[in-house]
Amino acid sequence: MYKVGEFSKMTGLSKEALRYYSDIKLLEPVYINPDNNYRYYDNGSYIVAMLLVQLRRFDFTIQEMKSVIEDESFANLENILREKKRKIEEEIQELSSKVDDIDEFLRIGNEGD
Amino acid sequence: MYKVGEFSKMTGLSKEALRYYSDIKLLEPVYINPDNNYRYYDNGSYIVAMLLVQLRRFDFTIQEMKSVIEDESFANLENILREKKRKIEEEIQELSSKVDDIDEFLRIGNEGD
DNA sequence: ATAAACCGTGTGGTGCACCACAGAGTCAAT
DNA sequence: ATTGACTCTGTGGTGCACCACACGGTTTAT
Repeated sequence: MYKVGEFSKMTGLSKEALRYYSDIKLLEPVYINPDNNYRYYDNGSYIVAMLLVQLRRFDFTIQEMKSVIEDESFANLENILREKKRKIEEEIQELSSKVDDIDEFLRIGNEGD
Repeated sequence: MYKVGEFSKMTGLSKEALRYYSDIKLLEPVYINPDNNYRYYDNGSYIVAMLLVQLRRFDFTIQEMKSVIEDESFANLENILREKKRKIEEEIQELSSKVDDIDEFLRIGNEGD
């Protein structure tokens, strides 16, 4: 059983983030001491936390992470990942056409010289 | 001379955005009636507004737009555009590696089947 | 026993570029 | 003169995912 400080170091998630995740029920401690409200995590929490860290890298929103976590079979995870990938690729397209627009803009500017 | 409503329709910039640009001195009206504080724009304002609309499409921040506008020779515009392009290309790289990571994640997930 | 290190809650703030709204004054057309 | 459309200012809110801080209680090591 790990207290929040230790668990924060293990996972790379800040204490504030952990508290936040606890508040919104994204990653709840396995035990809360009713005397002092200290939060305790275990190795199962650690697995989940590692998954969350990955998903965060994939730009998952909190809502998306919740929908993954709440689905115990993880059946949705693959779908959401594919959808996320599609959106990222769309964004890449968007950025690419911005680059083209900038090139065009620069080209026009230099014609006037 | 155009009042804010008409100018808003001409440029596609909302009235609120125009007011904001006026406040922060990014695009100031050419005349303000001291009796009622009505803001008036002209065709020169329109040219500038069109440039701002473009720059906004290129993800310029307000600060960057200000630095472009304040530089009457527009000597900085080209430099900022090139820098902006570089950042967008970096971002594309970042997104591409995220796509790769997702693919990797999916691949590993499917190995377990 | 004491002090350092830890934990809790509640509240406000962050950044960006505006948007929304209330309340009041003003203009344009009839 | 009236009415509807326009304009002004000031203030608060938006979204996202936390971060920072004050204040107080708790634990751990010496």
